[in-house]
Amino acid sequence: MDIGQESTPAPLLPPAAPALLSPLNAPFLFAPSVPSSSLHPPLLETQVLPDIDWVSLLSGQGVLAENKPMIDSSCLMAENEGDQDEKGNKDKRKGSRIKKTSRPRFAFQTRSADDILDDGYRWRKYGQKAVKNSIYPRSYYRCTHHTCNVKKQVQRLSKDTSIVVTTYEGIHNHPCEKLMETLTPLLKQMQFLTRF
DNA sequence: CGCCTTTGACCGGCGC
DNA sequence: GCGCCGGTCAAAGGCG
Repeated sequence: MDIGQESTPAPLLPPAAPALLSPLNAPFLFAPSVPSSSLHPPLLETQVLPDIDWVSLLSGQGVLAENKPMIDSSCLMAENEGDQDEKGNKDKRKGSRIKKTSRPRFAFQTRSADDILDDGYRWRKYGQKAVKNSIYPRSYYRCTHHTCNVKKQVQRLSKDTSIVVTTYEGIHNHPCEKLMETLTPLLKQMQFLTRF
């Protein structure tokens, strides 16, 4: 089962996580793109749980408690997903599920008291659903950038209530706002200093 | 006023 | 065909 990662360029996402824990290959590490102070310490701690079916999670199949396949309708997107506008009506919603395309999906878990970790991007919550075999609901977020179609799901583990599983779907096509905010004055200062 | 969350309704896929 | 389930929409309301 292909999670789409192999056929795509080096992903920028998720920028937030201190480390991405790939279940398939060697752990895919990436540097935090936001200052550590803007994350959610002191409880933030990324780790792998042995009882997570990561392969299923990343390939859009059932996640935690059962092996039963799960439909990943979020992967049923039009091919030019990046160009879709967001003002769809119900008819358009039907039309947007024409074709299955594989999108890069990344999942990681954090030990945190907060469900939402600040990854530097702006997200709009568009849904929340109670899921089977979990006492906690799953929340659905979409990147608020108008040209960006990245989504993420956030769910707290019922087995270990201190752990939050975050699944990113897609790749941001714009820079991280908070990162730019942080780096811009730094870059300006560097430019100033290098003039001498 | 703009942006966000909440929440019930709706949709499509799957299993029986 | 029907029911279940996960995912999405969009109206309504809250907040700064």
